[in-house]
Amino acid sequence: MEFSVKKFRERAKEMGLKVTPQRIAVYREIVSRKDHPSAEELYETLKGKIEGISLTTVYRTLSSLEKAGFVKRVPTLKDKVRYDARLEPHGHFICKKCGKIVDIEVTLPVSSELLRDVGEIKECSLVCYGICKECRNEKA
Amino acid sequence: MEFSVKKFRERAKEMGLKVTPQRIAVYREIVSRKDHPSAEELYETLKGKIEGISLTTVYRTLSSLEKAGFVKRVPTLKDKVRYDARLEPHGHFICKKCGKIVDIEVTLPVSSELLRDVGEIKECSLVCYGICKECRNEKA
DNA sequence: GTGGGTGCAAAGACTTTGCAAGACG
DNA sequence: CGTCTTGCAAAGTCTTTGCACCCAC
Repeated sequence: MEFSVKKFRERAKEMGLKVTPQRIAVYREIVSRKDHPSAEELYETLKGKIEGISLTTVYRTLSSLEKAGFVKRVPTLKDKVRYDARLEPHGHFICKKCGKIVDIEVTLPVSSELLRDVGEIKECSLVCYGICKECRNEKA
Repeated sequence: MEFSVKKFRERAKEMGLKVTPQRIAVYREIVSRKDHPSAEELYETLKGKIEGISLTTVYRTLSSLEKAGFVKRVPTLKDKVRYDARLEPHGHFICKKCGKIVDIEVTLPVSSELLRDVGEIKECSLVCYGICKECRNEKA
């Protein structure tokens, strides 16, 4: 995915979000990674590169980015909260052994009247669990 | 869903799981409820009815039931871990406002060769987020 | 300049674990 | 009877919050 500071500034302005080096760094990192990092993982990556970044700021930044619609949470069975910068509906495969989460390209069976019965659907995603190729090979 | 102590005893025996009043009570409760209770919620319900039940036991029981294949975790955006006694693949709708989780009957677009690329799929579920009817009416 | 953002430390929510006592098979 | 389970309390993990200082606008 592409990251542009200019676009980030524009969208942030629309949402009334101040642009700080920390916010740019966190968002840029999520966008550029294909995995779906948690706050802790983002902090570990950024603490060397960015002068002023704390774990607290990462948590607060993620919360702001989520409220402003820049990122979404990824459904998991638990552990920590993970974030995704891809906003279009898509699926995730979660390895039960190593915890890795990779995207799956599927068209979701949503928007039937069945769903309308339930309430107003804002987002949908398919979640699959199993053992990834790497972990399966390891076992053998 | 139906609950039978006899069947529970049989399956538990197969899995090498001892049958205790606490385990019967926790499993019976999950099976009989249509929501997808967390450990805390189960404990709150059971502590009045069952003599010897602690929150710790509920946690440990859920872990045992999960390992033995009696229940599954429900994918969520976070909060606490929730459990489901329905084992067949199905979808969930999660209300972002009140946190309620209800089942959705859908056929999932799984088992394409697309998924096989990723690894071995054990389970799949569709997760939808939004605002449930009750919460939407409340707002109005 | 001023309101929002940041860092640190402390608190909070949820879950797991150690150990002694008790129950299932 | 031996082994697995329970309960209590304590520890552990992930996340949020209070407060003083600082920066983007």
